[in-house]
Amino acid sequence: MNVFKYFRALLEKELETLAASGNLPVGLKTDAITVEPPRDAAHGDMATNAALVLAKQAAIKPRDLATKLVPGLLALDEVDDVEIAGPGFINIRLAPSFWQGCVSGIVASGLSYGDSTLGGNEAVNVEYVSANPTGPLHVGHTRGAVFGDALANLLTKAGYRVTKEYYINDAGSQIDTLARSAYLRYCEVHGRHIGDIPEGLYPGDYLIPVGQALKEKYGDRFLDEEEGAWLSVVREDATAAMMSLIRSDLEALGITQEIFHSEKALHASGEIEAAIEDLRAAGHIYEGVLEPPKGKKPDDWEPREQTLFRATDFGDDVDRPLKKSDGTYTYFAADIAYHHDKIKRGFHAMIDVWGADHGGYVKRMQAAVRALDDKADLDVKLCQLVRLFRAGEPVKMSKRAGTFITMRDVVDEVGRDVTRFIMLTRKNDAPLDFDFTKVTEQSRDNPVFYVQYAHARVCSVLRKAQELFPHMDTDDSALAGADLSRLTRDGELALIRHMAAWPRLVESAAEAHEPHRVAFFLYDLASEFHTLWNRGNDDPSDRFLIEEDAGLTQARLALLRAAALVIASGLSVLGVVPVKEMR
RNA sequence: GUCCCCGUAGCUCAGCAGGAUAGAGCAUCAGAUUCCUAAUCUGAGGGCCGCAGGUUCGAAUCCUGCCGGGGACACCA
Repeated sequence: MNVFKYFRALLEKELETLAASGNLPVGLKTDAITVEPPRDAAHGDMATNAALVLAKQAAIKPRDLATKLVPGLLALDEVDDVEIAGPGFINIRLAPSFWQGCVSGIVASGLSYGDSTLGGNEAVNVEYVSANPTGPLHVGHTRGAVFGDALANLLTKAGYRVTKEYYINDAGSQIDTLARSAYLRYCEVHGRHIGDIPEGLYPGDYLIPVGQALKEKYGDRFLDEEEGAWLSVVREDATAAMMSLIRSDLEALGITQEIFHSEKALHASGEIEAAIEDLRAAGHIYEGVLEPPKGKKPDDWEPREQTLFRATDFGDDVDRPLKKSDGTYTYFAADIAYHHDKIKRGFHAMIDVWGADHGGYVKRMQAAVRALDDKADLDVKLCQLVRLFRAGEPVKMSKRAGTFITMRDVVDEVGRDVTRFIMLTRKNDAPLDFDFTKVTEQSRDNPVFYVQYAHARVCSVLRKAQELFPHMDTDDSALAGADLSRLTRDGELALIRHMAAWPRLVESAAEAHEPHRVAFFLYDLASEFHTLWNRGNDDPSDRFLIEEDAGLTQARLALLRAAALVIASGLSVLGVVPVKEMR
């Protein structure tokens, strides 16, 4: 339950009551009303701007309007105190019993705590990674992969029906390059001297096994043959090999996408023509000549009549070509067909996760989606660069020298969970520094550790509790039913308030398509927890396990269990497994 | 030349679809350990939220224009 939504609903009811009794005008617009946690805890547990927002419509001064609302709010069982503050905020202080009840609610819900019905089971398509199948995934892909996957989890938790997809760019000229590179390795495993890999081909060792496999499958059949004899065969096999490499890389990160859609298949099936015909029928296609780009003019610019999509009618800066000079379709045309396909499969909400270097492509794709279906909406999330460091020193990478760092390298060195968490410690559109040394450090500076440590500490206390109280029932149903009125310390209530905000955070992060907020939330929650833990250092009566008071201990264990569940629930959105002890 | 992203403490960054006195971590300084893991915690200093206008009860947040940094700009993918 989102407690803020709950109280907002109660507030609306009160407004209706006041309107019915003639104390307020009827039909006030309440959209702008918010009920949210105040920044300053001194302002109570919840604050609403209702009086400020309604004052003008109701023609009543904000503070006077607030005064009308107070008695009704004060009459609620959950409310302890209400005060009017500043220009007309209403600050609400809730009864401790309300917060205490939250704890048993959390423990009873377990990992599903925070699940929301916000999405109303709406279908959402999340497309991410979609790297060219020409080699293993590198660090840059890792960020997009983790981001997309966490976003999918987040949307699922928020009540959307999510489909995760990968668009295989297997139709372009880079696939020919892949095939030629693999062919070279094929010659090599036949004992031919290939020397240095020529400029323009892929030099990576990962193609050697592909050459080997080609040899095993085809023997020497293609040796000394013209390209025409082997290109399409090798292209097919090499692409398949690369896709299985990529899929196993993704698996190492714990990522599984349901749909892998091939660009090549779009060309073969006639879906591109179909999509373009749809657009043409709607009047969005024409034959025309583009103006040369201002400023930087390409050397080989020549005016040429092309098949163009009227992207400018849908917010783009120029109209976009759908066919190349050789008559084949552009990448954009195929991508239109792909999104056309998504729409036909019933998706109105689509999210694409791209690298920031594709920023220039966003407007045209959104324009195309809008042109295809005015009910469809495409959000594009751009992921900025990952800068690698080791002990503060930048890690030098060179594709030519073959020293680029792959996703596999990162996961092998620091582990899946660390990789995933760290990739979400920045907003997607901000660059991210990834320091191999720092991310495995055990300090507050390292958010993964800090959050995991909090979870491990809870598990440690629960283990200790069983030693100290062998007869105490510490399973979840017992803890949920404990007498929680014993939870009265400030730090305990602060922790509960934080946990109570989890459902709200899930909803707002899901609406904004920003999974990094979950990572920050967990860090703050962990901080709240560690603070409470350390109170016990100053005052033994503040420890969780009080030997002479089993009832109090059980209440505190329920609190800790709730904290661990919220952490685990948040980590599961990030795709990270909570640990029971630190090693 | 056009478009997109960014500009918040010395450094790295949050800031919740406009709210009250702008927050963390690191670094600096001062403290806490007979103890469930001190791998942690407490406190202090540190800010024209790039600049200038606008919108309104109220702006770091929305709009416009500048300045600075990054990225992208017919037919590649």
